[in-house]
Amino acid sequence: MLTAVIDLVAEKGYHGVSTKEIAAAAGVNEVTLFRHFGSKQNLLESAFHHFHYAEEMKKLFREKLVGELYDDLLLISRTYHSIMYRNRKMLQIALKESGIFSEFREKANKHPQQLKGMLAEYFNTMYEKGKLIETDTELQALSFMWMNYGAFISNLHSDGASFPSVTMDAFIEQSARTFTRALTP
Amino acid sequence: MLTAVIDLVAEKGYHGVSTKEIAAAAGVNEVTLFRHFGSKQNLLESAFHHFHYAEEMKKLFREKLVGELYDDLLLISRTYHSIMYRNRKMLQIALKESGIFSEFREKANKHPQQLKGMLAEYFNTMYEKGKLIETDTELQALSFMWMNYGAFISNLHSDGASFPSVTMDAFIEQSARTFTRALTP
DNA sequence: CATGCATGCATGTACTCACTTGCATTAAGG
DNA sequence: CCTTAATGCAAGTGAGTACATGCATGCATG
Repeated sequence: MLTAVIDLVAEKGYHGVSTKEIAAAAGVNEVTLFRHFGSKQNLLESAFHHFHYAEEMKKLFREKLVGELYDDLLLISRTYHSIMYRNRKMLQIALKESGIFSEFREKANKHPQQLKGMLAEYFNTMYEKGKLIETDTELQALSFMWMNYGAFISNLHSDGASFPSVTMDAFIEQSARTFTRALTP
Repeated sequence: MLTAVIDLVAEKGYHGVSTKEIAAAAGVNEVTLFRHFGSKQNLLESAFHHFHYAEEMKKLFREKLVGELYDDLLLISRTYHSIMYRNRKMLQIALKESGIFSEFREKANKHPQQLKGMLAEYFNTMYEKGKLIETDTELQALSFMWMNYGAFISNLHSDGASFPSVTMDAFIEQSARTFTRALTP
């Protein structure tokens, strides 16, 4: 039921899908859905809270970085896209229903804010090691994040049909090279 | 009526707003809305077709660029964000209802594809002038576009409350500097 | 075997939705 | 002045919505 409501709401929107549809997609009767969750809104919120997307990134910044700009940016970018893709349905819902459930928007905002913070801090330590030019690390972190965010959103719709000639992996490598060349002293 | 339906659908989604609400917001009776457009869907499509967002960019690439990477990227970026902001309601609708009206998604996809093409071509001529390193210009164009796209989408929701410390203008200048340093021989 | 619990099914309720119809009012143009 | 067209208002249509209720069925545990 939880995966059914996530799938359907991500595709058609909260008001675009009925409880009957959700129950049918989950293979249960509509009434058991209400016996479990009480209301349609509660069902969606329950499903939304059963997911998470943050811990893996924190661990990466704590343990996996090697101090080489290109390698680290590549790893961060790859991890970012794999996490975002795994949670793409959730993010689609947060995008579509942010005007209706402000709760979703807040949760979806925390993640990039944390990532920006960790990335800026990483840039700061790299600067202290003499491996980064003097620059506004917060802005550079945001730029790198937004570049990957834009790529992700763009590939979310129509399953990559918008730019068929370009593979995501080639973009990730190229963009890591670009930022490395721009930020290396 | 056209602006009313755009505003409301952008905020609450197509199924989240009723024809009665739209008519009330437009200051007319619900029935005159049906006499003009016949159906709710036709009303939204009519409103959507009364807008455009492409010509200004084409003109910029034809006439305004000076051949200096930083100045040109800055101008492109600023123009991009002003166009996107002016049409943000339309883009929100295309984002939210892409699963329902495939027509909207197609129209919203044409614009970035054209922009990518023009930007890649600009990079090519800059390379021939010896003002750009040897690189995959298509990928670089995509990266620059996606960076600005991600920034735009991020500021679309909650009216900039997600990253209050950073102004859009500072980001634009910094990102243009970053790409200039990365791509200058 | 008996009890309890989860589920399916049919039906019902109160409401909203997109959309229609008939009629009265207004205002502009020949 | 009279016609025509656009609009408002009241009422209604049929479908679909979230959600509730009563009852029968199965299934596991005591």
